[in-house]
Amino acid sequence: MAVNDVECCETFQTHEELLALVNAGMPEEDTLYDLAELFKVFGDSTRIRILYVLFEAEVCVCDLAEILHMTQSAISHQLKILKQSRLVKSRREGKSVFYSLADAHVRTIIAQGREHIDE
Amino acid sequence: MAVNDVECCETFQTHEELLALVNAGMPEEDTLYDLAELFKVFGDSTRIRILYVLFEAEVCVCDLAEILHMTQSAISHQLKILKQSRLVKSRREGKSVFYSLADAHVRTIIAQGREHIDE
DNA sequence: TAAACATATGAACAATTGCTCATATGTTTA
DNA sequence: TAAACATATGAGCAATTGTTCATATGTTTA
Repeated sequence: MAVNDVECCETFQTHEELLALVNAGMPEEDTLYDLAELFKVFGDSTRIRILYVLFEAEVCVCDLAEILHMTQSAISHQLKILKQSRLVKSRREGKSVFYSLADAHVRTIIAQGREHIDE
Repeated sequence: MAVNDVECCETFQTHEELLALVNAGMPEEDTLYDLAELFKVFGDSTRIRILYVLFEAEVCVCDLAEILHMTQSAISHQLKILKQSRLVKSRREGKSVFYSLADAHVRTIIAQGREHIDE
């Protein structure tokens, strides 16, 4: 049974028309998954706070932990997630590892989020 | 013991300087929470798919369920979450309820997300 | 008013997630 | 080389989350 043979409220004269529009704009399955995974990373206030610190400077793990009043382990786990999403990058300098923002989208995305909640 | 009396790697000559910068830019606790809550909403591929459908048209619940091959209940639960975040709005017309995008930030945020994962 | 249709919602369950604790890895220094 | 320091990571646990199922609410129509 095709998707457009429907029993439901049948709002559109042509479901085919809507389906064509939707299918044209809908990203691939993989892209949808990646998008959701990306936003999940922003969906935790600890990671948001880490990003806000990195807005100001390149910071090492122990400083991040201290600034945010959290354990080194907790911060390290979250940095791993941020790095896997390519939102931050790291650089080792002696015993310390310094983290910084990986690209400009981070700022834009968070700025848009703030605009939304502030309106 | 003050936050800036630290035992840790002491990268910054003046932790105070960094702390001042961070504190200046860091949003309120409530804002951080709201931001994370907002991005959590984007962090699910079903909700992303719903938003992509609404990019094209105002659509009723049963059509959304059909287009996305999901149950009416599942869609309805997700629409509630999207509505609570003021990402979509609804309008009743007879037995049907039509949903549409609530504001322009939705498009911008998703567009920035796609740019990030495509790069 | 009763039946049919469209949507909303609460409970329950499996799956995911963020933190802690213990410990491993990597680097410097005595 | 051994000890100290900085970071990373795996296991475990409580909390959160997305779906299903059953059912309630709201609207139209026979």
